Amino acid sequence: MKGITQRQQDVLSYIGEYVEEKGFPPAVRDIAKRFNLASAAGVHKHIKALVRKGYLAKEKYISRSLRVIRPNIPARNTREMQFAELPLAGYVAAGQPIEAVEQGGEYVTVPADLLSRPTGNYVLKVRGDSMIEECIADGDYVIMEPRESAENGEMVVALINGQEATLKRIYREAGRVRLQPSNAAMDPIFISDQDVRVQGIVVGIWRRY
Amino acid sequence: MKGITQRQQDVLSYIGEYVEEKGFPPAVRDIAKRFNLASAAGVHKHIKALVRKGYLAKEKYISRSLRVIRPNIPARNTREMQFAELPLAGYVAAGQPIEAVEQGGEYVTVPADLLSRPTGNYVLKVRGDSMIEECIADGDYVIMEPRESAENGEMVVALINGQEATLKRIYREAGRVRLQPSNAAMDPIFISDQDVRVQGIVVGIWRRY
DNA sequence: CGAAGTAGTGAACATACGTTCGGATGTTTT
DNA sequence: AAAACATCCGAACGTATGTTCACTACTTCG
Repeated sequence: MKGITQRQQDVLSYIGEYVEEKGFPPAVRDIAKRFNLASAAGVHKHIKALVRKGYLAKEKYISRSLRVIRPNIPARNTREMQFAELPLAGYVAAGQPIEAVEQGGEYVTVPADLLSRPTGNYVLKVRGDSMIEECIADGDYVIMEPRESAENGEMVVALINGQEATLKRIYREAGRVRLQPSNAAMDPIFISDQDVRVQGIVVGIWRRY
Repeated sequence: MKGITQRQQDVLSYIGEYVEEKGFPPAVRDIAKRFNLASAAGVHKHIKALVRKGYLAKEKYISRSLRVIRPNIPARNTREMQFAELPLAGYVAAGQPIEAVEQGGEYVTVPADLLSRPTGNYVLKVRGDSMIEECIADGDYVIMEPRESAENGEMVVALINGQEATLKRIYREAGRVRLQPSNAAMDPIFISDQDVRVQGIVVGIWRRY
């Protein structure tokens, strides 16, 4: 392989970044603009050089047909989706702890703006009425963000004694943890620190009538 | 609403295949050629429809800027139409009537299984706490089905005196209508039949944390 | 030194390409 | 039945875009 100039390297990288970010290749003048060049002709030369040297491919006379063949620099991982397929992990008890998160092959699709982050979110279906005063009712779906720990007062799904999943607000107190339902008819659960494991926090809900 | 037409599905698939094979998106006329269409205008309409329905993204006036957002592959156990773009019609008071439904070019995307029917559903953002006992809180979004009338006890958005929209359960009583909040601290509204107009009923809600 | 390669400007050209308009013909929804 | 939509045509407009040309100014290298 022939050598590659610093300038050509920069151009090549930019093309890669552009594709990564925008989803389609840049026009010659887009590249010129990026490097504060007044003329597209110069960029065109760089492109021809890169093609000749085997780093780029393009179709003649076709706009935005650049393809990076041999990137010298690994591209970044910045994709954004507008929709997400989240795994429906199972049921979680809002009343008494009922059953742990289980393994199903089921997926639900949600708008990406309900997510808290690009990956890792999942969905649980709520059983019981313990969070009724916070408007989370039996049958609702909650979107979870996986977490090992939670801030005081956050709404979490916690695994009790390693087997029962429950939806509560969490409060750390002296030597113990309080799992607080939002239902005047229910009592909080007090449990020692090592018997509870936070699985995640609630970042969204939806309901079907 | 938005299911996707067979033709639109074909176009969408082809765009995906084209990108896969060539490494950059097709031009409108490339697509036209593939489907033996004599005019680019038809394809352009399909593209606009796909963008409107949230399957495609593109930059205005920029050639080959198509990006497939949701491939809509009839995969394993996924349903045909999973998403809908609903117009965000405005705010509706859950407490005291605040402001009527109005304009706005805004759209929100919701899972299609929250809809009650293929077309016509729209979205309102809730203000106030009058339905708090039914787990509909300030800031929640409700999905509406347009209706001129409602069954006894249904949750409706009603227009009072032709100008104020409010979210309540509706009950027909002798010679009048009772609009019942779900909040012990609030009183029902009694109003004569001809001063209230049902705009629609609630078919779903969601909330973002 | 002169030849060759890199880097860039500015103008100009031809066409690729997105977009719009008016009209036509169906199908689907209300 | 009317209204709304989906599908397509053909023409036309204007800009986006690739490409070439002529010219300047380095740097590198045999």
